[in-house]
Amino acid sequence: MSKKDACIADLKTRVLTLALAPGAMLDEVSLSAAYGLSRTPLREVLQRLAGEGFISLEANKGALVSAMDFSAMRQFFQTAPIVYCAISRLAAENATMDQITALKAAQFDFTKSKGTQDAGAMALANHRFHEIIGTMSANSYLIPAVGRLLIDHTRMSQRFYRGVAPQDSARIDQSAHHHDLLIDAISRRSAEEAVEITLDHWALSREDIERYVWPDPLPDDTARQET
Amino acid sequence: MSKKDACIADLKTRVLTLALAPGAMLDEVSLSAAYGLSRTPLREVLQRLAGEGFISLEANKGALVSAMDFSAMRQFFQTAPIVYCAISRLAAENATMDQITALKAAQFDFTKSKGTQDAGAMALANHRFHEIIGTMSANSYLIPAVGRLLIDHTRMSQRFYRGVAPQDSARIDQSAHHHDLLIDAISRRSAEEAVEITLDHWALSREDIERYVWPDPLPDDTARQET
DNA sequence: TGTATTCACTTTGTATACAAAAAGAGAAGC
DNA sequence: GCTTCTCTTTTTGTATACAAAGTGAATACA
Repeated sequence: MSKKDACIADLKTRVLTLALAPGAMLDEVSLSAAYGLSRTPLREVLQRLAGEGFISLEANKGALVSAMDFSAMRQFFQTAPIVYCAISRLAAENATMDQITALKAAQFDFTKSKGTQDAGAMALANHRFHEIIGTMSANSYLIPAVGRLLIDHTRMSQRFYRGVAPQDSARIDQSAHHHDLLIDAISRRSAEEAVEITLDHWALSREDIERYVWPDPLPDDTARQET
Repeated sequence: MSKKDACIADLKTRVLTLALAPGAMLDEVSLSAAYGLSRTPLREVLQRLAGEGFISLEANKGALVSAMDFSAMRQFFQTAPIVYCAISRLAAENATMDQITALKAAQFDFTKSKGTQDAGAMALANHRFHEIIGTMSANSYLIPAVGRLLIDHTRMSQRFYRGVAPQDSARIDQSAHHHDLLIDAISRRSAEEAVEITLDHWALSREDIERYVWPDPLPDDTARQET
Protein backbone atom coordinates (compact mmCIF):
# COMPACT_ATOMS: atom_id res chain seq x y z
CA MET A 1 0.00 0.00 0.00
CA SER A 2 2.83 2.34 0.80
CA LYS A 3 4.39 2.03 -2.66
CA LYS A 4 1.15 3.18 -4.22
CA ASP A 5 0.88 6.18 -1.88
CA ALA A 6 4.46 7.10 -2.68
CA CYS A 7 3.61 7.00 -6.36
CA ILE A 8 0.59 9.26 -5.86
CA ALA A 9 2.60 11.72 -3.77
CA ASP A 10 5.46 11.81 -6.27
CA LEU A 11 3.19 12.34 -9.27
CA LYS A 12 1.37 15.13 -7.43
CA THR A 13 4.69 16.78 -6.65
CA ARG A 14 5.83 16.53 -10.24
CA VAL A 15 2.61 18.07 -11.50
CA LEU A 16 2.72 20.91 -8.97
CA THR A 17 6.39 21.72 -9.64
CA LEU A 18 5.85 21.64 -13.40
CA ALA A 19 8.33 18.75 -13.67
CA LEU A 20 5.41 17.29 -15.59
CA ALA A 21 4.29 20.04 -17.94
CA PRO A 22 0.59 20.86 -18.36
CA GLY A 23 -0.72 18.87 -21.31
CA ALA A 24 2.04 16.23 -21.11
CA MET A 25 1.00 12.68 -21.90
CA LEU A 26 1.56 9.97 -19.31
CA ASP A 27 2.49 6.48 -20.46
CA GLU A 28 1.18 3.66 -18.29
CA VAL A 29 3.93 1.14 -18.94
CA SER A 30 6.84 3.51 -18.36
CA LEU A 31 5.22 4.91 -15.20
CA SER A 32 4.50 1.44 -13.82
CA ALA A 33 8.10 0.47 -14.50
CA ALA A 34 9.41 3.66 -12.89
CA TYR A 35 7.42 3.19 -9.67
CA GLY A 36 7.79 -0.59 -9.50
CA LEU A 37 4.06 -1.15 -9.74
CA SER A 38 2.00 -3.28 -12.03
CA ARG A 39 -0.26 -1.55 -14.53
CA THR A 40 -3.42 -2.39 -12.58
CA PRO A 41 -2.60 -0.41 -9.42
CA LEU A 42 -0.94 2.30 -11.48
CA ARG A 43 -4.16 2.80 -13.42
CA GLU A 44 -5.98 3.16 -10.10
CA VAL A 45 -3.46 5.82 -9.13
CA LEU A 46 -4.22 7.68 -12.34
CA GLN A 47 -7.96 7.44 -11.74
CA ARG A 48 -7.52 8.91 -8.32
CA LEU A 49 -5.32 11.75 -9.54
CA ALA A 50 -7.92 12.44 -12.20
CA GLY A 51 -10.59 12.56 -9.51
CA GLU A 52 -8.62 15.22 -7.67
CA GLY A 53 -8.00 17.24 -10.84
CA PHE A 54 -4.26 16.72 -11.26
CA ILE A 55 -4.63 14.90 -14.55
CA SER A 56 -7.44 14.12 -16.95
CA LEU A 57 -8.19 10.79 -18.57
CA GLU A 58 -9.48 10.44 -22.08
CA ALA A 59 -11.07 7.17 -23.13
CA ASN A 60 -8.75 4.96 -25.17
CA LYS A 61 -6.19 7.73 -25.25
CA GLY A 62 -4.61 7.67 -21.83
CA ALA A 63 -3.78 10.31 -19.25
CA LEU A 64 -2.48 13.83 -19.65
CA VAL A 65 -1.49 16.46 -17.11
CA SER A 66 -4.34 18.95 -16.72
CA ALA A 67 -3.87 21.81 -19.15
CA MET A 68 -3.60 25.47 -18.16
CA ASP A 69 -4.97 27.42 -21.08
CA PHE A 70 -6.26 30.97 -21.23
CA SER A 71 -9.79 29.88 -20.35
CA ALA A 72 -8.58 28.09 -17.22
CA MET A 73 -6.71 31.20 -16.05
CA ARG A 74 -9.77 33.38 -16.55
CA GLN A 75 -11.87 30.94 -14.52
CA PHE A 76 -9.15 30.83 -11.89
CA PHE A 77 -9.01 34.57 -11.28
CA GLN A 78 -12.80 34.70 -11.28
CA THR A 79 -13.29 31.91 -8.76
CA ALA A 80 -10.31 31.89 -6.42
CA PRO A 81 -11.12 34.91 -4.22
CA ILE A 82 -14.70 33.80 -3.52
CA VAL A 83 -13.71 30.26 -2.61
CA TYR A 84 -10.61 31.23 -0.63
CA CYS A 85 -12.59 33.70 1.47
CA ALA A 86 -15.37 31.19 2.13
CA ILE A 87 -12.77 28.60 3.13
CA SER A 88 -10.92 30.97 5.47
CA ARG A 89 -14.17 31.94 7.17
CA LEU A 90 -15.12 28.32 7.72
CA ALA A 91 -11.59 27.43 8.81
CA ALA A 92 -11.71 30.08 11.53
CA GLU A 93 -15.06 28.72 12.69
CA ASN A 94 -14.26 25.02 12.61
CA ALA A 95 -10.50 24.48 13.00
CA THR A 96 -9.47 21.91 15.60
CA MET A 97 -6.41 22.19 17.84
CA ASP A 98 -4.62 19.39 15.97
CA GLN A 99 -5.20 21.17 12.69
CA ILE A 100 -3.83 24.45 14.05
CA THR A 101 -0.74 22.57 15.21
CA ALA A 102 -0.36 21.07 11.73
CA LEU A 103 -0.80 24.51 10.18
CA LYS A 104 1.97 25.95 12.35
CA ALA A 105 4.24 23.08 11.34
CA ALA A 106 3.48 23.75 7.67
CA GLN A 107 4.26 27.43 8.15
CA PHE A 108 7.56 26.45 9.82
CA ASP A 109 8.44 24.36 6.76
CA PHE A 110 7.52 27.26 4.50
CA THR A 111 9.75 29.78 6.29
CA LYS A 112 12.53 27.19 6.36
CA SER A 113 12.31 26.59 2.61
CA LYS A 114 12.32 30.36 2.12
CA GLY A 115 16.00 30.34 3.07
CA THR A 116 17.02 27.56 0.70
CA GLN A 117 16.07 29.46 -2.48
CA ASP A 118 14.51 26.21 -3.73
CA ALA A 119 11.51 27.39 -5.74
CA GLY A 120 9.89 23.95 -5.84
CA ALA A 121 10.17 23.44 -2.09
CA MET A 122 8.71 26.89 -1.38
CA ALA A 123 5.76 26.40 -3.69
CA LEU A 124 5.05 22.94 -2.26
CA ALA A 125 5.27 24.15 1.34
CA ASN A 126 2.93 27.02 0.50
CA HIS A 127 0.59 24.53 -1.17
CA ARG A 128 0.58 22.32 1.90
CA PHE A 129 -0.18 25.30 4.14
CA HIS A 130 -3.27 26.27 2.18
CA GLU A 131 -4.33 22.66 1.81
CA ILE A 132 -4.52 22.41 5.59
CA ILE A 133 -6.71 25.51 5.74
CA GLY A 134 -8.93 23.73 3.24
CA THR A 135 -9.32 20.72 5.53
CA MET A 136 -9.99 23.07 8.45
CA SER A 137 -13.11 24.29 6.69
CA ALA A 138 -14.53 20.81 7.27
CA ASN A 139 -16.70 21.39 4.21
CA SER A 140 -16.67 18.43 1.86
CA TYR A 141 -18.39 20.43 -0.88
CA LEU A 142 -15.82 23.22 -1.10
CA ILE A 143 -12.70 21.12 -0.48
CA PRO A 144 -12.65 19.70 -4.04
CA ALA A 145 -12.98 23.23 -5.40
CA VAL A 146 -10.17 24.65 -3.30
CA GLY A 147 -8.06 21.60 -4.12
CA ARG A 148 -8.34 22.28 -7.82
CA LEU A 149 -7.72 25.99 -7.38
CA LEU A 150 -4.58 25.26 -5.38
CA ILE A 151 -3.24 22.93 -8.06
CA ASP A 152 -3.31 25.70 -10.65
CA HIS A 153 -2.33 28.38 -8.15
CA THR A 154 0.78 26.46 -7.17
CA ARG A 155 1.69 25.78 -10.78
CA MET A 156 1.41 29.45 -11.66
CA SER A 157 3.30 30.58 -8.54
CA GLN A 158 6.09 28.17 -9.45
CA ARG A 159 6.94 30.44 -12.30
CA PHE A 160 7.10 33.40 -9.93
CA TYR A 161 9.23 31.74 -7.26
CA ARG A 162 11.61 30.43 -9.91
CA GLY A 163 12.69 33.75 -11.40
CA VAL A 164 13.17 35.48 -8.08
CA ALA A 165 14.34 39.08 -8.53
CA PRO A 166 15.89 41.03 -5.62
CA GLN A 167 12.70 42.97 -4.90
CA ASP A 168 10.67 39.76 -4.91
CA SER A 169 12.30 38.56 -1.70
CA ALA A 170 10.38 41.16 0.29
CA ARG A 171 7.14 40.06 -1.31
CA ILE A 172 7.77 36.46 -0.23
CA ASP A 173 8.45 37.72 3.31
CA GLN A 174 5.15 39.57 3.24
CA SER A 175 3.41 36.42 2.07
CA ALA A 176 4.88 34.53 5.02
CA HIS A 177 3.73 37.34 7.31
CA HIS A 178 0.18 36.91 6.00
CA HIS A 179 0.42 33.26 6.94
CA ASP A 180 1.35 34.17 10.51
CA LEU A 181 -1.55 36.62 10.75
CA LEU A 182 -3.88 33.98 9.37
CA ILE A 183 -2.76 31.39 11.91
CA ASP A 184 -3.39 33.96 14.63
CA ALA A 185 -6.84 34.90 13.34
CA ILE A 186 -7.88 31.26 13.03
CA SER A 187 -6.57 30.48 16.51
CA ARG A 188 -8.73 33.30 17.89
CA ARG A 189 -11.68 32.10 15.79
CA SER A 190 -11.98 35.50 14.16
CA ALA A 191 -13.66 34.78 10.85
CA GLU A 192 -13.80 38.44 9.82
CA GLU A 193 -10.07 38.94 10.28
CA ALA A 194 -9.29 35.68 8.50
CA VAL A 195 -11.26 36.86 5.48
CA GLU A 196 -9.54 40.28 5.49
CA ILE A 197 -6.09 38.68 5.59
CA THR A 198 -7.07 36.23 2.89
CA LEU A 199 -8.08 39.11 0.60
CA ASP A 200 -4.72 40.82 1.16
CA HIS A 201 -2.91 37.54 0.60
CA TRP A 202 -4.83 36.95 -2.61
CA ALA A 203 -4.12 40.46 -3.90
CA LEU A 204 -0.39 39.97 -3.31
CA SER A 205 -0.30 36.62 -5.05
CA ARG A 206 -2.42 37.82 -7.95
CA GLU A 207 -0.04 40.71 -8.59
CA ASP A 208 2.91 38.31 -8.68
CA ILE A 209 1.18 36.06 -11.18
CA GLU A 210 0.03 38.97 -13.32
CA ARG A 211 3.53 40.46 -13.43
CA TYR A 212 4.78 37.14 -14.75
CA VAL A 213 2.04 36.78 -17.34
CA TRP A 214 2.23 40.41 -18.49
CA PRO A 215 5.84 41.42 -17.82
CA ASP A 216 7.32 44.83 -18.58
CA PRO A 217 7.56 45.09 -22.36
CA LEU A 218 10.87 44.79 -24.18
CA PRO A 219 12.39 47.99 -25.66
CA ASP A 220 10.07 49.19 -28.38
CA ASP A 221 11.74 48.98 -31.80
CA THR A 222 8.60 48.92 -33.93
CA ALA A 223 9.05 52.55 -35.04
CA ARG A 224 12.19 51.66 -36.98
CA GLN A 225 10.43 48.86 -38.87
CA GLU A 226 7.85 51.29 -40.24
CA THR A 227 10.23 53.12 -42.59
CA MET B 1 -16.78 0.75 -23.14
CA SER B 2 -20.52 1.11 -23.24
CA LYS B 3 -21.11 -1.56 -20.61
CA LYS B 4 -18.89 0.34 -18.21
CA ASP B 5 -20.72 3.61 -18.83
CA ALA B 6 -24.04 1.86 -18.26
CA CYS B 7 -22.71 0.57 -14.95
CA ILE B 8 -21.63 4.07 -13.90
CA ALA B 9 -24.96 5.58 -14.90
CA ASP B 10 -26.95 2.89 -13.10
CA LEU B 11 -24.95 3.15 -9.90
CA LYS B 12 -25.32 6.93 -9.93
CA THR B 13 -29.07 6.56 -10.38
CA ARG B 14 -29.30 4.09 -7.54
CA VAL B 15 -27.36 6.38 -5.23
CA LEU B 16 -29.44 9.43 -6.15
CA THR B 17 -32.76 7.63 -5.76
CA LEU B 18 -31.70 6.13 -2.42
CA ALA B 19 -32.05 2.63 -3.88
CA LEU B 20 -28.56 2.39 -2.44
CA ALA B 21 -28.84 3.81 1.06
CA PRO B 22 -26.23 6.27 2.37
CA GLY B 23 -23.60 4.29 4.22
CA ALA B 24 -24.38 1.01 2.42
CA MET B 25 -21.41 -1.20 1.64
CA LEU B 26 -20.74 -2.19 -1.97
CA ASP B 27 -19.32 -5.62 -2.69
CA GLU B 28 -17.01 -5.83 -5.69
CA VAL B 29 -17.75 -9.41 -6.71
CA SER B 30 -21.52 -9.14 -6.57
CA LEU B 31 -21.47 -5.81 -8.43
CA SER B 32 -19.15 -7.16 -11.12
CA ALA B 33 -21.42 -10.18 -11.53
CA ALA B 34 -24.53 -7.97 -11.66
CA TYR B 35 -23.16 -5.70 -14.40
CA GLY B 36 -21.36 -8.43 -16.35
CA LEU B 37 -17.97 -6.82 -15.81
CA SER B 38 -14.74 -8.18 -14.46
CA ARG B 39 -13.50 -6.88 -11.14
CA THR B 40 -10.75 -4.79 -12.75
CA PRO B 41 -13.03 -2.44 -14.73
CA LEU B 42 -15.58 -2.44 -11.94
CA ARG B 43 -12.95 -1.19 -9.53
CA GLU B 44 -12.19 1.61 -11.98
CA VAL B 45 -15.89 2.47 -12.00
CA LEU B 46 -15.82 2.69 -8.22
CA GLN B 47 -12.74 4.90 -8.28
CA ARG B 48 -14.46 7.24 -10.67
CA LEU B 49 -17.66 7.39 -8.63
CA ALA B 50 -15.52 8.11 -5.60
CA GLY B 51 -13.84 10.93 -7.48
CA GLU B 52 -17.22 12.50 -8.16
CA GLY B 53 -18.37 12.07 -4.55
CA PHE B 54 -21.06 9.42 -5.00
CA ILE B 55 -19.22 6.87 -2.89
CA SER B 56 -16.13 6.79 -0.72
CA LEU B 57 -13.39 4.18 -0.73
CA GLU B 58 -11.61 3.02 2.38
CA ALA B 59 -8.32 1.17 2.04
CA ASN B 60 -8.67 -2.60 2.42
CA LYS B 61 -12.29 -2.14 3.38
CA GLY B 62 -14.06 -1.48 0.12
CA ALA B 63 -16.59 1.08 -1.03
CA LEU B 64 -19.58 2.57 0.73
CA VAL B 65 -22.25 4.99 -0.43
CA SER B 66 -21.40 8.48 0.81
CA ALA B 67 -23.04 9.06 4.17
CA MET B 68 -25.46 11.87 4.95
CA ASP B 69 -25.02 12.63 8.61
CA PHE B 70 -25.94 15.72 10.58
CA SER B 71 -22.60 17.37 9.85
CA ALA B 72 -23.05 16.89 6.10
CA MET B 73 -26.48 18.52 6.22
CA ARG B 74 -25.16 21.51 8.13
CA GLN B 75 -22.39 21.95 5.56
CA PHE B 76 -24.94 21.56 2.79
CA PHE B 77 -27.26 24.33 3.96
CA GLN B 78 -24.24 26.55 4.60
CA THR B 79 -22.66 26.07 1.19
CA ALA B 80 -25.43 25.46 -1.32
CA PRO B 81 -26.81 29.00 -1.73
CA ILE B 82 -23.38 30.56 -2.30
CA VAL B 83 -22.35 28.00 -4.88
CA TYR B 84 -25.72 27.85 -6.63
CA CYS B 85 -25.80 31.64 -7.04
CA ALA B 86 -22.24 31.76 -8.34
CA ILE B 87 -23.06 28.99 -10.81
CA SER B 88 -26.24 30.66 -12.04
CA ARG B 89 -24.43 33.94 -12.57
CA LEU B 90 -21.68 32.25 -14.58
CA ALA B 91 -24.22 30.17 -16.49
CA ALA B 92 -26.02 33.31 -17.62
CA GLU B 93 -22.72 34.78 -18.76
CA ASN B 94 -21.29 31.74 -20.51
CA ALA B 95 -24.10 29.44 -21.68
CA THR B 96 -23.90 28.31 -25.31
CA MET B 97 -26.88 27.81 -27.59
CA ASP B 98 -26.47 24.02 -27.53
CA GLN B 99 -26.50 24.05 -23.75
CA ILE B 100 -29.66 26.17 -23.64
CA THR B 101 -31.29 23.68 -26.00
CA ALA B 102 -30.21 20.83 -23.71
CA LEU B 103 -31.57 22.72 -20.70
CA LYS B 104 -34.96 23.17 -22.36
CA ALA B 105 -35.02 19.45 -23.16
CA ALA B 106 -34.24 18.64 -19.52
CA GLN B 107 -37.02 20.95 -18.37
CA PHE B 108 -39.39 19.19 -20.78
CA ASP B 109 -38.45 15.86 -19.20
CA PHE B 110 -39.00 17.32 -15.75
CA THR B 111 -42.49 18.62 -16.49
CA LYS B 112 -43.32 15.31 -18.18
CA SER B 113 -42.21 13.30 -15.15
CA LYS B 114 -44.28 15.64 -12.98
CA GLY B 115 -47.40 14.01 -14.41
CA THR B 116 -46.30 10.43 -13.78
CA GLN B 117 -46.11 10.80 -9.98
CA ASP B 118 -42.83 8.86 -10.14
CA ALA B 119 -40.75 10.43 -7.37
CA GLY B 120 -37.48 8.94 -8.60
CA ALA B 121 -37.98 10.16 -12.15
CA MET B 122 -38.85 13.67 -10.97
CA ALA B 123 -35.83 13.93 -8.72
CA LEU B 124 -33.53 12.61 -11.45
CA ALA B 125 -34.94 14.99 -14.07
CA ASN B 126 -34.52 17.88 -11.66
CA HIS B 127 -30.96 16.71 -10.98
CA ARG B 128 -30.17 16.62 -14.68
CA PHE B 129 -31.59 20.14 -15.15
CA HIS B 130 -29.32 21.63 -12.51
CA GLU B 131 -26.37 19.57 -13.68
CA ILE B 132 -26.66 21.25 -17.09
CA ILE B 133 -26.65 24.67 -15.45
CA GLY B 134 -23.46 23.55 -13.74
CA THR B 135 -21.79 22.76 -17.05
CA MET B 136 -23.02 26.10 -18.43
CA SER B 137 -20.91 27.88 -15.85
CA ALA B 138 -17.88 26.55 -17.75
CA ASN B 139 -15.98 26.75 -14.47
CA SER B 140 -13.96 23.61 -13.79
CA TYR B 141 -13.28 24.69 -10.21
CA LEU B 142 -16.89 25.06 -9.13
CA ILE B 143 -18.33 22.16 -11.11
CA PRO B 144 -17.03 19.50 -8.66
CA ALA B 145 -18.55 21.49 -5.80
CA VAL B 146 -21.96 21.86 -7.40
CA GLY B 147 -21.82 18.20 -8.42
CA ARG B 148 -21.41 17.11 -4.83
CA LEU B 149 -24.07 19.52 -3.60
CA LEU B 150 -26.52 18.17 -6.17
CA ILE B 151 -25.88 14.58 -5.10
CA ASP B 152 -26.98 15.32 -1.55
CA HIS B 153 -29.67 17.77 -2.66
CA THR B 154 -31.28 15.15 -4.87
CA ARG B 155 -31.06 12.50 -2.18
CA MET B 156 -32.78 14.79 0.33
CA SER B 157 -35.42 15.93 -2.17
CA GLN B 158 -36.19 12.28 -2.92
CA ARG B 159 -37.72 12.05 0.50
CA PHE B 160 -39.88 15.09 -0.24
CA TYR B 161 -41.08 13.98 -3.67
CA ARG B 162 -41.86 10.55 -2.33
CA GLY B 163 -44.40 11.53 0.30
CA VAL B 164 -46.29 13.99 -1.86
CA ALA B 165 -49.21 15.58 0.02
CA PRO B 166 -52.01 17.42 -1.86
CA GLN B 167 -50.61 20.88 -1.12
CA ASP B 168 -47.14 19.78 -2.28
CA SER B 169 -48.28 19.54 -5.89
CA ALA B 170 -48.51 23.33 -6.11
CA ARG B 171 -44.99 23.63 -4.71
CA ILE B 172 -43.66 21.33 -7.43
CA ASP B 173 -45.45 23.43 -10.03
CA GLN B 174 -43.81 26.53 -8.61
CA SER B 175 -40.43 24.80 -8.77
CA ALA B 176 -41.03 24.04 -12.45
CA HIS B 177 -42.02 27.67 -12.97
CA HIS B 178 -38.69 28.76 -11.48
CA HIS B 179 -36.98 26.55 -14.02
CA ASP B 180 -38.79 28.31 -16.86
CA LEU B 181 -37.86 31.72 -15.49
CA LEU B 182 -34.26 30.59 -15.14
CA ILE B 183 -34.10 29.36 -18.73
CA ASP B 184 -35.46 32.72 -19.82
CA ALA B 185 -32.98 34.71 -17.73
CA ILE B 186 -30.05 32.65 -18.97
CA SER B 187 -31.20 33.00 -22.58
CA ARG B 188 -31.26 36.77 -22.15
CA ARG B 189 -27.84 36.64 -20.42
CA SER B 190 -29.25 38.39 -17.38
CA ALA B 191 -26.97 37.30 -14.55
CA GLU B 192 -28.76 39.41 -11.94
CA GLU B 193 -32.15 37.87 -12.68
CA ALA B 194 -30.68 34.39 -12.76
CA VAL B 195 -29.28 34.90 -9.27
CA GLU B 196 -32.60 36.26 -7.97
CA ILE B 197 -34.53 33.29 -9.34
CA THR B 198 -31.93 30.91 -7.94
CA LEU B 199 -32.39 32.40 -4.48
CA ASP B 200 -36.16 31.95 -4.69
CA HIS B 201 -35.70 28.42 -5.98
CA TRP B 202 -33.32 27.61 -3.15
CA ALA B 203 -35.68 29.02 -0.52
CA LEU B 204 -38.52 26.87 -1.84
CA SER B 205 -36.44 23.72 -1.89
CA ARG B 206 -34.95 24.39 1.53
CA GLU B 207 -38.41 24.73 3.04
CA ASP B 208 -39.43 21.39 1.56
CA ILE B 209 -36.39 19.67 2.98
CA GLU B 210 -36.77 21.31 6.37
CA ARG B 211 -40.42 20.32 6.60
CA TYR B 212 -39.37 16.73 6.03
CA VAL B 213 -36.56 16.82 8.57
CA TRP B 214 -38.56 18.68 11.21
CA PRO B 215 -42.17 17.68 10.49
CA ASP B 216 -45.20 18.89 12.44
CA PRO B 217 -45.04 17.19 15.84
CA LEU B 218 -47.29 14.29 16.74
CA PRO B 219 -50.18 14.99 19.17
CA ASP B 220 -48.64 15.93 22.50
CA ASP B 221 -49.38 13.25 25.10
CA THR B 222 -46.53 14.03 27.48
CA ALA B 223 -48.86 15.69 30.00
CA ARG B 224 -50.55 12.41 30.76
CA GLN B 225 -47.26 10.65 31.43
CA GLU B 226 -46.37 13.15 34.14
CA THR B 227 -49.06 12.02 36.58
C1' DT C 1 -18.23 -17.94 32.52
C1' DG C 2 -15.43 -14.58 30.40
C1' DT C 3 -11.49 -13.51 27.61
C1' DA C 4 -7.84 -14.17 24.53
C1' DT C 5 -5.70 -16.47 20.72
C1' DT C 6 -5.50 -19.03 16.68
C1' DC C 7 -7.24 -20.73 12.39
C1' DA C 8 -10.34 -20.72 8.52
C1' DC C 9 -12.77 -17.85 5.36
C1' DT C 10 -14.14 -13.81 3.01
C1' DT C 11 -12.81 -9.65 0.67
C1' DT C 12 -9.62 -6.44 -1.15
C1' DG C 13 -5.17 -5.59 -3.66
C1' DT C 14 -1.73 -6.94 -7.36
C1' DA C 15 0.38 -9.22 -11.30
C1' DT C 16 0.25 -11.16 -15.72
C1' DA C 17 -1.78 -12.62 -19.92
C1' DC C 18 -4.91 -11.58 -23.50
C1' DA C 19 -8.27 -8.64 -26.38
C1' DA C 20 -9.42 -4.46 -28.63
C1' DA C 21 -8.77 -0.02 -30.23
C1' DA C 22 -6.03 3.78 -31.90
C1' DA C 23 -1.80 5.55 -34.27
C1' DG C 24 1.52 5.33 -37.82
C1' DA C 25 4.01 3.52 -41.77
C1' DG C 26 3.92 1.73 -46.23
C1' DA C 27 2.04 0.62 -50.67
C1' DA C 28 -1.51 0.98 -54.14
C1' DG C 29 -4.55 3.88 -56.84
C1' DC C 30 -5.90 8.35 -58.83
C1' DG D 1 2.73 14.04 -56.30
C1' DC D 2 -1.17 13.46 -53.40
C1' DT D 3 -4.65 10.85 -51.27
C1' DT D 4 -6.40 6.74 -49.33
C1' DC D 5 -6.59 2.22 -47.83
C1' DT D 6 -4.58 -1.54 -45.32
C1' DC D 7 -1.43 -3.76 -42.39
C1' DT D 8 1.69 -3.48 -38.57
C1' DT D 9 2.78 -1.69 -34.18
C1' DT D 10 1.91 0.50 -30.04
C1' DT D 11 -1.12 1.55 -26.30
C1' DT D 12 -5.24 1.14 -23.69
C1' DG D 13 -8.94 -1.95 -21.78
C1' DT D 14 -10.40 -6.51 -19.68
C1' DA D 15 -10.23 -11.07 -17.58
C1' DT D 16 -8.32 -14.33 -14.56
C1' DA D 17 -5.23 -16.14 -11.22
C1' DC D 18 -2.72 -15.29 -7.11
C1' DA D 19 -1.21 -12.70 -2.77
C1' DA D 20 -2.35 -10.25 1.34
C1' DA D 21 -5.13 -8.17 4.62
C1' DG D 22 -9.08 -8.17 7.38
C1' DT D 23 -13.08 -10.53 9.80
C1' DG D 24 -15.28 -13.85 12.57
C1' DA D 25 -15.96 -18.11 14.79
C1' DA D 26 -14.35 -21.77 17.58
C1' DT D 27 -11.44 -23.44 21.14
C1' DA D 28 -8.25 -23.29 24.87
C1' DC D 29 -7.15 -21.18 29.13
C1' DA D 30 -7.76 -18.33 33.31
